[in-house]
Amino acid sequence: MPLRVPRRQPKAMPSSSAARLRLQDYLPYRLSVAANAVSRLVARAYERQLGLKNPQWRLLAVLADEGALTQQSLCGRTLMDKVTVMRAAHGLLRRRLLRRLPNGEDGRSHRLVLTATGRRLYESIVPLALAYEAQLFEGFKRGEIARLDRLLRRVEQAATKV
Amino acid sequence: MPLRVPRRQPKAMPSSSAARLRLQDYLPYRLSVAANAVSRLVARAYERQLGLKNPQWRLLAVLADEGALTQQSLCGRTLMDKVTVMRAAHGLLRRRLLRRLPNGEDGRSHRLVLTATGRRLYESIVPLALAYEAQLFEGFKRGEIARLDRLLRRVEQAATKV
DNA sequence: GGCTGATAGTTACAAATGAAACCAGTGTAT
DNA sequence: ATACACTGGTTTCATTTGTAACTATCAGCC
Repeated sequence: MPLRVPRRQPKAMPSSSAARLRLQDYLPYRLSVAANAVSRLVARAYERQLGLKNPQWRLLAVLADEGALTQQSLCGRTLMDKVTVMRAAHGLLRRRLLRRLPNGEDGRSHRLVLTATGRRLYESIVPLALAYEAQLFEGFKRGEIARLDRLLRRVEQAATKV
Repeated sequence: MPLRVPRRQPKAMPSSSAARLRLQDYLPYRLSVAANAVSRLVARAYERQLGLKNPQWRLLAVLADEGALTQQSLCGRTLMDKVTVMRAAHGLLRRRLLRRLPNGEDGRSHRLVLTATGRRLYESIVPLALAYEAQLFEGFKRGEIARLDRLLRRVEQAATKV
């Protein structure tokens, strides 16, 4: 039975002793780099193939999934700024992928819905999106993907719940 | 023994059937959101407490760890654009946290090194950085952190190696 | 009804970021 | 040596993004 070497820093120091910190192993860094890489890859594809920017794509996805929503609630769903949502919506409106319905309950806001062409466009994207996802996680076991998802949610939680 | 329902899509479709896709479960989205949350949290702290922006902080970390480097090699280490590196370096130079040494081997570039004050500043940050990391991963088991790290690297790999 | 404070959406402005042009200095081949 | 392609670094410009001010509507209260 191998001898257990006592740990220098038993408490909360992931993988470094004293005042040492390697950027390569710093998780906020790793997270940022990975997210950037993925985001660029995917964003490029949408942009080139469909003329959609990331925020626009998010709106489409949520609206396709949940039906008519106000910009406000889109902020909640997509975790984007209201300005970002507004601009994305504007772009989609101009391209007639979206339409505004008056909101009976509140005169300040409108309900945004996909038009028929909007929905068609969206549905043509889905396979592409799934293909990219599949490609990114090629070689991952099912369980690993699920685990990653859960870990990410926990981290996000910890980062926002402060 | 419970009956096994045969799967509709046995191949490469993480959690959706046919043309359905929920943004909430789309991993590129999850990744982006988590990274944003973390990045904002940490960036704010550095900015307020030390007047360092994210790219500057990255340069400091790498230079403290690896000694004198050219901007070019800093690009490689930090995975940032050369323009970004150049601007970050500029800011640090103005604050005298960095110094340029001529590079004997190549007249176009210089070697960047931390000044004494630069190093002191860096060392005063490290505990803060580690504390944030610890806070983000509070409640995580050691193994989970390591796993997250590995998964992130694999995803990044897949995203860039196309 | 007519205040007051909050909220949905918009606009205006500033900061961050990336792509492409640009300017040395390098190195290789002729 | 000179010409040429190339690379490190800088500058310029367009795009993106977020913050703060602004407008219109709403809800509660007198």
